[in-house]
Amino acid sequence: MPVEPDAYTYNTLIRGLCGRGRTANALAVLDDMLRRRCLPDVVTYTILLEATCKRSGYKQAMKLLDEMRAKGCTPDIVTYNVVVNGICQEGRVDDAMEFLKTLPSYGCEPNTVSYNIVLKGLCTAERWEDAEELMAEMGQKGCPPNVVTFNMLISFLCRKGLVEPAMEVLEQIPKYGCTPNSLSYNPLLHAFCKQKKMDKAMAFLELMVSRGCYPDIVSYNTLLTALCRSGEVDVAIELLHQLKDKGCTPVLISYNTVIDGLTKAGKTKEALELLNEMVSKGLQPDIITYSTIASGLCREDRIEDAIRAFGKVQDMGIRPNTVLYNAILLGLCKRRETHSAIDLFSYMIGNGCMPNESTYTILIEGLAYEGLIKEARELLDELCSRGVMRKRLINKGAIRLLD
DNA sequence: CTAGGGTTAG
Repeated sequence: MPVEPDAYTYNTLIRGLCGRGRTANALAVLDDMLRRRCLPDVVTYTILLEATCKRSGYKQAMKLLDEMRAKGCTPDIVTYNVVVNGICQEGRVDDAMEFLKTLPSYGCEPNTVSYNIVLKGLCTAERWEDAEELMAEMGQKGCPPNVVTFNMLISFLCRKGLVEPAMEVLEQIPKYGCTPNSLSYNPLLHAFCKQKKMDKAMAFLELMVSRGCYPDIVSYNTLLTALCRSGEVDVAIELLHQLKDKGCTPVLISYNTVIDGLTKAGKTKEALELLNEMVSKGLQPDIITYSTIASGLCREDRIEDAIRAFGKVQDMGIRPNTVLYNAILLGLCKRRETHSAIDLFSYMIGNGCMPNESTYTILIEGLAYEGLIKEARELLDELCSRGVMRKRLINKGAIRLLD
């Protein structure tokens, strides 16, 4: 006897389609459900509403919301929050707030998530006073801020360089009966690292531990990046290898970070060793790993090895991207193998990889240094007149050759 | 089924 799929099965299918950007197919499945009299539930519609907001905008989603009601399915607060989020993402925060006010007339009350969504919209618009006001209102409206509210504020403030205010928010968290977590601390840790205040970053790490919040892999990746950038690659390697003892497992990003640090410190051999180490630990290198390695090899004039890395990427079924092509193009040009560079450039275009401004800069400079001034000049003028690149990206030495 | 980390290449 054939078994009819139930709503849960359909929802899983629809979720998968929406996740892959195939909203149209997902909507077709909805029609299929209605035809088969397998009634879509509130979850079905909520998933579809989220995808519709992303693909066609919230106005289209509003129509689906009406259709949902017409089919006798009552939206819940999660459904409405998805729509509120859609409105905010189109930059219409005030409309989102108006929409929130209408919810009680549909028998639904906003919750803390609703306010957090609007708060995010206000922070995105840098409407700090409004954000503060809204936060004050939340408690009165029976939707007290939670740790997500505070974490969002901290992250936005840090991104704007407002580290002191962010620090104050962090200190406020316990007063609202909430417990800070790693998402509360990490943006601040990142801010200190960005300011190159490594001692402050380290002290802050101690602070979070002393307060019972253990750094997670994102905290450590932040530190690894900062250590590499401040020329302390050896310390980064040491930390990478101590992560296990600290209850953390290094991930792909951790290795990519340190591999990059090593190549930039001229330690390509150690970078390659680290690549082997990550593979032996069962971590699959990705396009970033190989681009990093390829740039490192090119920097040492080991183009053949870099091209081998390029081949490895293709063997793995990954399409080489612009960054990887640029690394090898630069290597070839530096070695005055401009013709090979142009061959590779044709191959790049043939394989549908879009060049960017760096690509053209590398090629024009390559042509200029090889004495092909006329060709370089023509390519530069052509690209500038088509608005694909700006002249000032060419370095002074090359400009002198061209003038 | 909804909200939170500007963790990695150029």
